[in-house]
Amino acid sequence: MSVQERKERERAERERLIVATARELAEQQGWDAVTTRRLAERIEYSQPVLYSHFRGKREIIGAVALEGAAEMAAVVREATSAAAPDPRARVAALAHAYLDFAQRNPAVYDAMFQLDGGLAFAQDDTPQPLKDAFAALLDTLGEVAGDGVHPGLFTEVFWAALHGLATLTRAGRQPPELAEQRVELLVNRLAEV
Amino acid sequence: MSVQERKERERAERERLIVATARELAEQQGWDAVTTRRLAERIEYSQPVLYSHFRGKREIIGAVALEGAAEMAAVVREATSAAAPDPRARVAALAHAYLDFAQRNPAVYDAMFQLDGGLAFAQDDTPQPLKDAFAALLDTLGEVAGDGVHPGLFTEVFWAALHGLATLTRAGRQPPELAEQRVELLVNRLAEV
DNA sequence: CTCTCTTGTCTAGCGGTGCTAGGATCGAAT
DNA sequence: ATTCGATCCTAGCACCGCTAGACAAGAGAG
Repeated sequence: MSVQERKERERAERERLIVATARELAEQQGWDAVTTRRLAERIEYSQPVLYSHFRGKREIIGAVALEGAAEMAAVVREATSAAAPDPRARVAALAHAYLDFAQRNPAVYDAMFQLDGGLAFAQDDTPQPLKDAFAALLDTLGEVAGDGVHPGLFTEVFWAALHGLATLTRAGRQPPELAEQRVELLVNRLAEV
Repeated sequence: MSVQERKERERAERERLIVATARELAEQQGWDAVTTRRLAERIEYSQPVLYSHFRGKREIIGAVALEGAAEMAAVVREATSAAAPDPRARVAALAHAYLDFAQRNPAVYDAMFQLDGGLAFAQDDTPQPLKDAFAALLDTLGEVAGDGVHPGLFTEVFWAALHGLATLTRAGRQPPELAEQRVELLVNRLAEV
């Protein structure tokens, strides 16, 4: 059975290669440039090979999104734990970590929240990395929801605000110079002691 | 010169038809379904006619976005003026009007803020309708920015939060049931007196 | 009223997209 | 050594945004 195992390993390795290459290409030239042909060429296989791993381009985007969600959760947890134990500082650190991640990995961020990766959100069958990313936000934000406010609901609102800032800034809808002040204002107003 | 005038009128009329049809098609079946072929067929002209009015599909999206911006500005102004003179009620009305517009005109909203319509934002050469839409938000939100907070900056933050709620809810990233409570929380926290 | 000549529109086509059918090849098992 | 199944590639489909060039209709000149 060793032969079969080796094949499965190689297959898994190639799948990782596809996802990593798609991500790399997307970050370099944008998702529009991630065509099945170009992607196939970069991994040095023919197009149909992609379809033996993923149903289609959408699923590849979804795979990148999941990878990104795991990373974002880690980044957020790292930043907030470094700012312990002050809840307010933790929230500020979370906001910065989130926006920083979005800015440094725009293509991944798009895969997660702008594009259709065929993923289920906020449901029972939501993939674990997505649930975990939300949980990472909840851990810190739940502390400052304020009296009588549901932590999950507060997290959703705070997250939405961050998402708005991230997307509008990057799309040139808001001038980037004052980004820092906007974050500060947001944290000051939304976080309750 | 009457002949020329008539031609110009007909041309302008056809341009309106193109924009209206693109918008209609986008609302019915999504922007992906708005192809130059389908659009041409619907207006009962051939494809190249589109390119005698617009540089390309991007400009058509931009035209829909401008139309939407003008409408949104009107809707927001209408809603806030009806809630005068209480500033807090005006803000709540604004938030609801904004989100309502986004939900009822998803394709137009996408044209304005999600897709690339080739428009300049937050710059000197930003088209008037966009500036005016922002001004409509500023008029009401500036009142509740709070002491020492720049009204424009506050408006940007509030807007970003609304934008986040609008997009995340519609894309299924947040459960729609509690949308109302999220808005309420947002208004309560961000608006100062 | 006829003849240009401009103006406007259409047909046809280019290079690209996501995706797939069917044939060739390679390697494991007999 | 030979079979046979898994694996991969070539070739192609229908569609995309966009454009060159043929063609027809109508305004203006004589």
